[in-house]
Amino acid sequence: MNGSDSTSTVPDSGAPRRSDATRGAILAAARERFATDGYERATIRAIARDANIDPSMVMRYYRNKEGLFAAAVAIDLRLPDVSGADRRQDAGRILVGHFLDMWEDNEVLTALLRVGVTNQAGAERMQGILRDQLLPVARQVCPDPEQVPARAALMASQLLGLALTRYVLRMPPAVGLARAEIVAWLAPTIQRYLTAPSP
Amino acid sequence: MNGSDSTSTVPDSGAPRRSDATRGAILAAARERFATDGYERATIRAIARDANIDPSMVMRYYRNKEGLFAAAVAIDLRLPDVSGADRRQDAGRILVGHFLDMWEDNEVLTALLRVGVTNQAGAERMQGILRDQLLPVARQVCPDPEQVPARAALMASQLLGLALTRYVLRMPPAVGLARAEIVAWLAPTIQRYLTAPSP
DNA sequence: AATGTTGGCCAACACTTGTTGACGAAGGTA
DNA sequence: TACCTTCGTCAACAAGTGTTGGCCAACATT
Repeated sequence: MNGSDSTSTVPDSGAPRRSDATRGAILAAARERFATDGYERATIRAIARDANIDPSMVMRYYRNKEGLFAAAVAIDLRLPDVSGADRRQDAGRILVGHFLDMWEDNEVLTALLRVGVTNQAGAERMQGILRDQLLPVARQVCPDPEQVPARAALMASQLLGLALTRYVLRMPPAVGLARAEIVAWLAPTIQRYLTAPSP
Repeated sequence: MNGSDSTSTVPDSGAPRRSDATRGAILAAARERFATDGYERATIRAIARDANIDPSMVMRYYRNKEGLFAAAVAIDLRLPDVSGADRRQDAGRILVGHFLDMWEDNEVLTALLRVGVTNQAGAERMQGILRDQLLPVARQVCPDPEQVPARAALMASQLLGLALTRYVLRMPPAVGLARAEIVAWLAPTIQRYLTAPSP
């Protein structure tokens, strides 16, 4: 119920304020609500109730609902480096494994996916992640620079598709897959999208 | 603006009523709104305005918002038969092509995906489609019956992931892919998920 | 022509939403 | 002590939501 998250609750910008605890509680509650309910159904009142404060505090600290979402959902995929010659041929396996780790204990990713589907700002945020984080990884291992965007998009389609069916739609057979199975099946796909000659 | 959809607007149940035109207009408007706005933001008032009728008519004909959604989003993927020995090795190519055809001119699929992400009823509907339509196809080409659900789920993850990045999130590199490119890249993936020995 | 049925609109309901401003309590500083 | 900033609550607003029931015109049936 308190802020022992994986993502730091207290931002390191500015001097520490007396209200940092409240600010953190709001962010934590917001992340949870956005993840489970999506943007529209995650009401400020519900978030405030979860954080045990008054709804007006949310407005004071984050201006409005969009500002709250922007503050609550800050994503760094911490994608590993796969530029080494030995790692380049293992990129698929490494990336799929890392992706699963990220998704398993990070409700922020589910929140962003849910919001991205129904909210324009959320969709643009996801486009930014593809551009700023996934694309550089593709550049590390992809031979032809011109094909990098397409290959990164293909990789995103498979990885996000898995997250969608498994963590959001919770389709039973997708939920039932063991981690090792997912890696074994998806790694060759990602590897091919990144490094195989274009078909 | 009228009901020249791929999915029949007038259901073939019961005698033709004088209000069938209105009913159809409501369904068409609902499909469009659900597709572009998702469940929550697609308000009955907006749908009624699009259909040029009073909001109360929607309630009279479809009981409530959930009933309207259930009536508006009825999906038949019309998946082709791939049980023939010659077609079995082309299943990947056939299915990806068919899937793209379906998505390109069918806003109902986008609607269901948008709603499935934020609405429990929508998510269950998608689970039903996987179970009743995708799974049988996997059964046609998959050797081991016990692996059918897992393989169908893998296929769904890649196909839905493409739809997500291309038609919902509209990530630029995914939108920029040509139809032939998508088929060429994704067909081997689907083919492998369906027929390759489990890794 | 009289009747019952259907299609449609209007006005209102109970409720929830995001958002705002006034006001008091707590804490630091002079 | 007095002052000023910060933190928090309370009550309310304006707008929009799904939903309901009453009323009237058009139609069909007898």
